[in-house]
Amino acid sequence: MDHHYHQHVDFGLSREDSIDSNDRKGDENNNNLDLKRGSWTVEEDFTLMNHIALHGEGRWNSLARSAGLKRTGKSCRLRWLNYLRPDVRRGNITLEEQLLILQLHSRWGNRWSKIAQHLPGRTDNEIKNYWRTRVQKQAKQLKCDVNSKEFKDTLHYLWIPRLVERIQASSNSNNQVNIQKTNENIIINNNNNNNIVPNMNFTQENYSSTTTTSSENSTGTQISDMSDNCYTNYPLNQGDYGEILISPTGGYFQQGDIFDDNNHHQNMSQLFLDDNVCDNLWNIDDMLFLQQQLN
DNA sequence: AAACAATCCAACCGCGTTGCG
DNA sequence: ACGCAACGCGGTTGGATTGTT
Repeated sequence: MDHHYHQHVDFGLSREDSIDSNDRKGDENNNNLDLKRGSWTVEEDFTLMNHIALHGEGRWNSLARSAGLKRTGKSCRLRWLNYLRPDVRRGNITLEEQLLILQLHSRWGNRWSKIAQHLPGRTDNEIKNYWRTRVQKQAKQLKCDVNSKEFKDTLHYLWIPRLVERIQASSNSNNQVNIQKTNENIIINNNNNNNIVPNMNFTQENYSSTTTTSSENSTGTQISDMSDNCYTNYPLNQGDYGEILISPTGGYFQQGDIFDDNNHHQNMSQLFLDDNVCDNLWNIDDMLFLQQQLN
């Protein structure tokens, strides 16, 4: 059984026992004392899925009532969108998805829903959790603020290039992914029909993302609105990311450069020899790779 | 083996936005 | 044009799990 059900407990009043004021106003028929909260049970999931299969989704407050669920509409909506929806994908965020998240976050910031729209099957909640647990953790270990220019530079001149390297290595070994690089673009074509992995086209001017699935009804999306781009737009300049890493051109970063929490320059080679700065985002291969480059 | 700490992530909350009568 | 109900987003919480001492 899925581990999520293991943690089912009756929270009782452990969480603040209040209902969203807006929702309370709009949900006078609910008896708030009867509303359940906390983890969902198998029976509740079944009830919700069955009801949506029969009647469709939407109008969540009345749906919750007519389904006989002692939950807020909000809770039902969240459970459906983040967990029960048939096309939702959870866990095992691929390298390609990591790359896309980093790229889109640098462009849009914490616009989780907007970012999620370009990762088929991924929810904003999962991407947000990924960012907080992996990316912010990395920043913490490097002792810099996740929003600092230093960390953003680290992402774009070290982390992202390494991700691209790993995607390339993967594509060389199993021919699933084809990466084309130009002076302005990185184009990732996923040829594996068994997985839902977005095809990506990173461009300095815009992004496009299309989904390839095993079926023929692939969907396509375009990211073209740059009007709300208030974040640093890192150009994918001067060709190969690997070359940037080995001999940066046009930038002021040297191989292994990073800043400490006092904004003092220090070298990444020291940080990455420190076991404390090892993380699953930087796997063993990454560590060896970096050390090779730094020697 | 036990106690404690760190991490993960599902579920929650508040609030801004949207849609409709 | 207005008010209300519902929706959706981003931030936060806290219990379970995993790691460390």
